[in-house]
Amino acid sequence: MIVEDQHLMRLALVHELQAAIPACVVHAAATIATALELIEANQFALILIDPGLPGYDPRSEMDRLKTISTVVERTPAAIHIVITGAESAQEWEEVRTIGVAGYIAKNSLKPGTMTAILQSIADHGCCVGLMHETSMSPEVYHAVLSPREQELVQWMMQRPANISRKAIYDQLGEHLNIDAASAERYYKRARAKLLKFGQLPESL
Amino acid sequence: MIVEDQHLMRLALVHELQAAIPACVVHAAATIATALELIEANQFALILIDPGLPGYDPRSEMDRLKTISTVVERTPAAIHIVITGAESAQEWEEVRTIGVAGYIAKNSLKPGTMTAILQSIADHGCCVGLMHETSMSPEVYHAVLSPREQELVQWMMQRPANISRKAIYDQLGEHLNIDAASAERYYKRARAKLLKFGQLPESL
DNA sequence: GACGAAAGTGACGGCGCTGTCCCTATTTGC
DNA sequence: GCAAATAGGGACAGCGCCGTCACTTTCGTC
Repeated sequence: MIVEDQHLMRLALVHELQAAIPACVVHAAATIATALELIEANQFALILIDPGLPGYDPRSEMDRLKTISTVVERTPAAIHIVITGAESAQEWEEVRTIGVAGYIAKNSLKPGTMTAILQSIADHGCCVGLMHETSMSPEVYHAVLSPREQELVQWMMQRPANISRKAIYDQLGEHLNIDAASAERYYKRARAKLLKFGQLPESL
Repeated sequence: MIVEDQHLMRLALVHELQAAIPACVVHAAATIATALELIEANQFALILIDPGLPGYDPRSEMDRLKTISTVVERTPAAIHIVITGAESAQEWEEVRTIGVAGYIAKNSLKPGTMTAILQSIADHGCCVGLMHETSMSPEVYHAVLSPREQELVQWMMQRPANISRKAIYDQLGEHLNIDAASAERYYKRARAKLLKFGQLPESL
């Protein structure tokens, strides 16, 4: 079950969870009230919860903890992971004592990370992901490109000047489990598309 | 350009924007520093910005406004929309005076809403979306279903007892621009899949 | 008993994304 | 100059999703 008030984030969490756990059933609630309804009707194995729900003051540590403990108390059989936009090491210590297994900052939650989180909980019993201040490089998204093409372009734009494109193709081939030649083909198709639509960045 | 620190939300916003504006190019930044880099290198027509960035205190109204005004001042040609997780009517009044056209709560931002937001700004010059306390009904997502099938199941589960399924098929056909008969087949295929995987909810 | 609503099954063409294979110019570097 | 890297194009099969069409059976109700 996922308890998260922001529609888009809830959707994203559903997808992350489905990507991490094949053939699973995910229930989602936007409010505590809805979550409690679901808890009474179902047995959940895993619960993601964001303590910043409407109706409660997200600045109040008490409200946040109450939200979490309310859910945790009623689902003793489930594994609980807190997904928060305003994380603090202290809060993690507190929720840990009431039985929460994971504490993840929304900041540090990237696409595909869910698998690692669940694995970590399975191995060590808990998982913490506080904020990464990694000063991300800028991202560019072109609507005319398919996801694969988009990914190829992203990689290629980050290529240091002294590395040959061929080397990138090899890296990508290994990373995506495809032929380096196919990676080359993708990049070329992507480039052709961008050229066609006049969206070609200078960094080519 | 999108300025948003949470990876998943940033991704979701990119998709929303691409869905609303065909064949567009979207740049995304996770920090103010990255955003300012992008501003110096590009001319943007539309900027979505979340004031709750790392390095600033999201509780401090001053930090939030500074984040916004920093970006707005340097991009006078762009339309600015604030996307915030902690909205307040007062903050909207303040950012409005410095030239922000839209103020949308993450709470009220649903998949597909971006088109309406942009349309509203085009028509009236501004758009406000504060929190909807609509006490959403619970959602269920089955990984084995395709998006269409998922949607059909969702609709069917919300069916009041006194409405025939046939009526739902008609509604759906109209809503999705497909044959009511096709909607029927989708539902049946979805049901067959759930049955096969033992994931059939009682509400069938 | 007849009729319609609902359930269950099978099949088809179209489309886009993916991954592969092949062929040809042009440029770059040694 | 020659070889490797780069740029550009065309074609193909596989797969999943989408939308459509057709057929059978069961159930409830009038």
